[in-house]
Amino acid sequence: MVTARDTRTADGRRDEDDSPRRADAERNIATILATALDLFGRNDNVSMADVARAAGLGRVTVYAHFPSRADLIDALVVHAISKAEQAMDDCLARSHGSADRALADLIDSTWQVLNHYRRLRAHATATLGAERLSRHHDPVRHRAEHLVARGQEEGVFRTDLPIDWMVTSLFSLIHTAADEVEAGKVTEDAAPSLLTSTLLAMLRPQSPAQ
Amino acid sequence: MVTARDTRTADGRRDEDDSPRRADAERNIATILATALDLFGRNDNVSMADVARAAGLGRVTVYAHFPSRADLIDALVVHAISKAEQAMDDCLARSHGSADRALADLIDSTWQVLNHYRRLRAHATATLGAERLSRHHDPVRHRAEHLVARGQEEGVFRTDLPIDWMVTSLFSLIHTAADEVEAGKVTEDAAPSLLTSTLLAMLRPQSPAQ
DNA sequence: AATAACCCGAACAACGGTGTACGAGTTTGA
DNA sequence: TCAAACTCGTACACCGTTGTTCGGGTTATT
Repeated sequence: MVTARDTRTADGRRDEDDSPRRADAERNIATILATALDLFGRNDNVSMADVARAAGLGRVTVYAHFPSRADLIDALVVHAISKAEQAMDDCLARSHGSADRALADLIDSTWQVLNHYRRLRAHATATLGAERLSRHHDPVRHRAEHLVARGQEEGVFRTDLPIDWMVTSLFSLIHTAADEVEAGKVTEDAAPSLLTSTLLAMLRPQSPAQ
Repeated sequence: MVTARDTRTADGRRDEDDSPRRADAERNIATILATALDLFGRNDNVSMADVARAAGLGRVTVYAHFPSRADLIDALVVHAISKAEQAMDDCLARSHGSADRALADLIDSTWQVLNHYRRLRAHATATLGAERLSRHHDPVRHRAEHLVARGQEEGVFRTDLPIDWMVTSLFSLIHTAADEVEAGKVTEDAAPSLLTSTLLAMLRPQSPAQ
């Protein structure tokens, strides 16, 4: 639960990055993170030894930087979330027009990123708690919720469903599409249009003849 | 991979149920199955010891009936699938009218059953292969595919998406709803109507103004 | 009542994963 | 160049899970 380099000052306050790491250590941490994200994203049952081997490092070295498995997972989640966050912000910044167009753009440009976050989620919920994970998860959700709310105000999204449920369904289907691509049932190219036409149909205001 | 009671005749042919089990054994097998289905449906990281304890039986007794963990999972999958199959058939038999009404009925009456199948899926894919699982999974899918195809012919479901994807999305959202109920974000009562209004919007023919 | 089927607890071996300790080598940064 | 930082392999202890064995007790079936 504690990072290797985090030490305590006299008054017990936590220092984050006081003594700078050596260059090779920094590099190794990056490779560990990248390798682990890749492994956890593909396989289940990934051990610390697997990560070390795949990263071309010794197992002890991994433990030197991430004292426990939970620490590694936590760092991984933080890393993945920030990447997703950034991808969403980039997209929203250059998004123009109504919310449904923006949503289509968002799906197009971020659904692969969210993909990696998918399997990691299972490991994270297992190792960390579900609550702690969702707290990490929040910023990404908020962006989507905001976009959906904007769409409702613009009248391009339906208002007869709770926003929570709409956003949850949104992410759920994106994850599902990623699974289908991995299973070879949907091609990587076909997925975005499949997703947008499914999701927009789901979120559009419904005709009164229910 | 082999059931406790399955023996081989002289010519090596497999006998399924030749010597009938004693009544208490039959009863215990049933409780093991029910308990395990419940445990695997709720928690992750379920061990054979957990199953035995929850069933009020000795660990060895469990192994007496299911020689390996994989055997138990397999039996569990078969059991769950057959229950889902039966629930769907019951519903489809008394279903009247158009396919979209039938689908709404189907969701109403089977989404809790499919719920149990949800987390079990993760364990099953981990223990068994993904292919073997999907072979077990097929009959349930086929029923849904057939219903969707009927809806397309009747003109109440859209035809611009592959049936595979529509059915996959269907199950995906049902599983998602079950997760939300478990997380306490959606009440058990609200879920069915939430699901039907989401899913029907997703499957309905889309207005040409895309 | 007698036999076979069954359940049980305890104990054991094997395995894999986690986390720690040590000593020796290598790389960096000043 | 030199000390500190870092890496490495090996080895060890610990834990939980799986699967098996054995002997004695309990229950169903005829």
